[in-house]
This record gives sequence, structure tokens and C-alpha cells, in this order.
Amino acid sequence: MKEEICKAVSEILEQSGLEGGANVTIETPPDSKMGDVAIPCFGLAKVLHKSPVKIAADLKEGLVQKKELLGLDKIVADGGYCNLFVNRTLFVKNTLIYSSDENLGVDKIEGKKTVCMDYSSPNIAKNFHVGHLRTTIIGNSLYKIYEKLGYKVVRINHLGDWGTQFGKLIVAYKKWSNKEKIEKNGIQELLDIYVKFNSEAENHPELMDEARDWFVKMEAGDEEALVLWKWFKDISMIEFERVYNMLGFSFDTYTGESFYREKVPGLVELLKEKKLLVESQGANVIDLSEYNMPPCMITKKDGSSIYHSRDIAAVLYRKEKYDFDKCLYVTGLEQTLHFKQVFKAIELMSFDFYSGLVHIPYGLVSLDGEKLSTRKGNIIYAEDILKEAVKRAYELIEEKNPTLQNKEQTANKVGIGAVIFHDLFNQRIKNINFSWQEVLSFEGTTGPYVQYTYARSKSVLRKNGVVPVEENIDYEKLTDDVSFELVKTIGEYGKAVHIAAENYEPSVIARYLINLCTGFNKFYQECPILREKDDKTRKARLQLVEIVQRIIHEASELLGMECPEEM
RNA sequence: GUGUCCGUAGCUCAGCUGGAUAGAGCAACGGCCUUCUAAGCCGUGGGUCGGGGGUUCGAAUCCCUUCGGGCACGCCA
Repeated sequence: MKEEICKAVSEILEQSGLEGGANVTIETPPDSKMGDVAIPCFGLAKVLHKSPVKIAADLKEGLVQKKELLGLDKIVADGGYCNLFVNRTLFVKNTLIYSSDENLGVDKIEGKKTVCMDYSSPNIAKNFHVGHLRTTIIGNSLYKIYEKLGYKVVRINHLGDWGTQFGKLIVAYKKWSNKEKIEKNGIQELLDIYVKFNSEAENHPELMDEARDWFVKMEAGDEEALVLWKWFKDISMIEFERVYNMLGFSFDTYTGESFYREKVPGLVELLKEKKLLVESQGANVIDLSEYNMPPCMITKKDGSSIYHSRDIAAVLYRKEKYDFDKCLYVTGLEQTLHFKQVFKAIELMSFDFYSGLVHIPYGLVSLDGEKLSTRKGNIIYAEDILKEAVKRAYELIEEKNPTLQNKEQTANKVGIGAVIFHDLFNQRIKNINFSWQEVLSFEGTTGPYVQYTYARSKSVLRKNGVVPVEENIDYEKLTDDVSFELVKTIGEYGKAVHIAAENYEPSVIARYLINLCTGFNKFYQECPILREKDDKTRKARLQLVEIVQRIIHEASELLGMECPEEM
């Protein structure tokens, strides 16, 4: 419809003497009482040598002729704006028909495109904390969004399962732990000895040398080292899987850093061929000073690999294996420089796919203004947050809806949903100061608000019956302000999904959901169905509820949040 | 020091590819459940859009500058 209006405006302008048409922009007025569509005329004033007020008036005259053709009811010249009121019945009809197809009005991309997504990627032997939760939740949502748009998505959990920290762990294990302790306490024991290592190493730097030696042994395939490494990894994976299960998330592959260690020597050869590798202070690096960046390290002076080189090797491997169009990295903001270096290295290697590499950073999580730190004890584990939220949800169900069936299951969906939604509601770049009160809030702009709205809509359908799609609907019954606003919001769903994808920003969907739910709750309040006498109105409203309910359900899925049928 | 991100209501944030009186939620106060789930709806109060310049008919939005804060800056990831 907007395209048609733009075209009509262009034609009118050409008739009034403007050559070559003009770029007509269309906006939404700040208040719907002013109109549904606004055409600002200020930009045209210069070209046409007329006042914006006159142009708006002329535009109005021209558009009045085409009123029916464009589906408009009323046209008003308001200062420098030409405001249009659409024919509500027609608009409601078109929007609801368009939005009720299987894609709910979301246009898919053309052709086949593959996106690799690197997210979650926790470090072995470290507990899964609130920070890891962000990359996991944001990454999962972006996966859902891209999949919805028709991309093939490969979900890669690039485990932090290689590197000097394993040297540290081996040393710590040998000095302060044993098999029994680890079997008994699992990842917590690994974490404890890792922390102990770091504090001891401050006064005994020789411990660091020992750790590096063990890492070199690992890279050389030393059996004792690798057995311990594998064991530590298995123990850690148990905890990670527990968290993923609670969230209901999964991955296509867990090929982590260790997978790429053997590919680094080949990378070194390739870089030598391309004359990109230079020696610096005993290490091999790619010089990036020309690009105002510190050098990108490929091998350390002891010859072992480092995360830059493993990441570069991973890009090359993924390109070959999946032939991606894009490869996305959801990691903390603090790794910005690292990825700039890695991407630049790929570019310097003359691989044109560097342009498909995108770093998607998110802000830091802190507690009481302090950076999260295991050693300071201000760390919050993902599992604790999820459990606490579920517990809170259960208590609320007992209080508000004690006769509900499947309380545990519902509490799970609501509690987990609250955590997921909370993590996605604000722009990912914002730093977060963790607050239990905020995460456990279930009213206002929260996941449970969305879920509650969904449950209400399902309840309406249960009590009133579903209207078959083929039923003739009298769309004029949905032209009151409240219903009409809700229909408008329904029509914006597709745009919201595309903007979210383009900006790698799930918060766009979360915000959209709140809009939609607010609109529905108003409708629910003001447009009752059960006690509505007029049959046509009842059916039209039920049709509207049906579509809203489907969009809430799907948009929630795009965030990774499940909606219970009742709560 | 260099680079980068952030700065909007008491708090947490939308709005940022320029447009009309700057919007939500929380917190505070006041209404609405014999009527489809009150985890809801309606209303009231609350803002030098960090400061200063500039571009423009028009700036929270673009440019410059300055202040405040976060993060990063070779052998950790």
C-alpha cells in the first residue's frame, strides 16, 4: 500500500511540473488521530520553489482524485504535512488476510543461503555463569530468526576446550587434587583448583612455566596430558548439557578449539606462502600496524597455537565445510579487537569471504557495579538463575491459579521464559548490572507478561470456539480504534523480524511482542467476545484473536521462549 | 596514552539511515474483578535527551569538540 501511495504522489508531483519525480518519503504520524500515513513536504519545498504548506494542499487535491483507488478515506493538509487516513475496513481485511498465511506475513529470503553461527562456546572447567547465558540466549534467538527467514543455519558451539588454561589445570590437579575429589565434586573441584593455581602463580611464576610446558605437551600429543584433558572436558560437558536442557536449546556441532589445533601448522605454511608471517620477539605474527592494530599472533615463542590462529583455522574450515554466506560470532564486547584482527587476517589472505564475517558483541554483565569474578566470589551461575526463576514461577502459580494442571511444567516455561526475555529485551550492546529483582520480575515488560497474554488469548478461543478461516468475516466490525491499532501492529510483524535479522538484534522482536501484547490486552479489556450479542462482531473478533495468538506464539519462539497454554 | 562502546524521567531502558507536543516498564499515588485468567486495564505526577559548538526549513537523531563511565590494547580466551 505504501508503495502505491509513493507512486501516486510521484505522479502528482510530475504533473505539477517536477521533472523526474521525487524521492517521496512516507512516515507514521506521532498520533493516530492525525492520520495513518504522513507525507512531509519540507524536502520538496526547495525543489518545487513552493512553500511546504502549499505543496501539502496541492498534494491533497491530487490525492483526493485517487482516493478510492488507493483505499483512502480522508486526506488532510496539516501544515507542511499531507496526512492520509486509510479506509479501515479495507486495511483490516488486507492486513489480516496477508498475515494469516503460514508465514504470518514474514517474507522469506530468495535462494539458499547458509549462516554459520558461533555462540555460547563456554570454557571447559569453568562454571556456566550469567555471562555465558547472554551469548547462548542471543545466539539461539538469532538462529531462530535467520531460520525463520529461510536461511540454513549451522549452530556451532565453539567450546573453549584448548589452550594454556589446560596446562594450568593439569599442574593444579597434580599438586592439589586427585581422582576421588574430582569424581565427587565435578566441575566445582576443577574450578577450585584453577582458582588456586592463579592465586599461587602470583607468588610463584614458575608455576606458569610448568603450565605452558604441559600445554606444549598437549599440542605434541602427549598421552598423559590428553587423557587428563579429555576427562576434564567430559566432566564439564555434563554441566553444560544440564543448562542447555533447561533452556531447551541445542547445537549442530560442538567442534571447539581443540578440533583446530592440528590445522594450525597448515595455516602457518599458508601464511608463509602468502608472505604474511613475520617473526617478532620469538613469536610468529601477522603485522597489522598498517591498519592501526596490534599484531595478530599465530604461534607463541614456544611454538604452540593461540586463539587467534585457532580462530583463523576455524574460519577456513567452516568455509570449506559449510560454504557459508555469513559467519556470525556472538561474543562479549571485550573481544572486539580480537575479531577485527582475525577478520583482517582473512582479508589479507585474499579470501573474499571475509566480508561475510560478523562479530556480534554484547555488553558486560556486572554485579553491584563490579565485574564478575570467581575469585572475588561475586559470580552468578546460570543454573542458579534458572532454578530460582522456576521456583518463583511455581510460587506465583500456587498463589494465582492453584487449580492449574501441570504446575511444574508451566512453572518451567514461565521461569525460563522470564530469564530469556529479560536477556533479550534491551539492546545487546548495553552493559547489564545484574539484579535478582529485575530478573525475577514477572510483570510489566517481561516474558511472563507475553506468556500471560498468550494464555488469555488461548482461553478466549477455548471458551468461544475458533472461527474457520473460510468463514466470511465482516471486517468493518474491527474498525474501532482499539481493534484497528491491534491490526496495524499485526501488520508490522514481518518488518520487525527483518529489522531484527539485519541488525542482529533480538530486542527488536522482544519490543514488538510487548507492543502486540499491550495492544491485545487493551482489546481484551474493551472488546469482549463472550457477551457480545452481534454474531458478526463476535466472529470478526475471534478471527483477530486467532491471528494475534499465532504471532505471539511464533515471535516468542524466535526469542527461544515457550508459551504455556494456561498459566 | 591509543582505539572502541555507552551517556534520554528517581531506577532500567525505547526512540538514533533527521520531521509534528521525546515514549514504555519499574517505583509513587488514584480508579477498574456478580462480565472471555487483575501476571491485566485506565488515570496522575515526573525529562537542561551529559555540556558546548556546527550543518539544516527542522537535531535526542548527522558532524566537530569536551566531560563522565565501561572495555580492549602479543605470547589467557
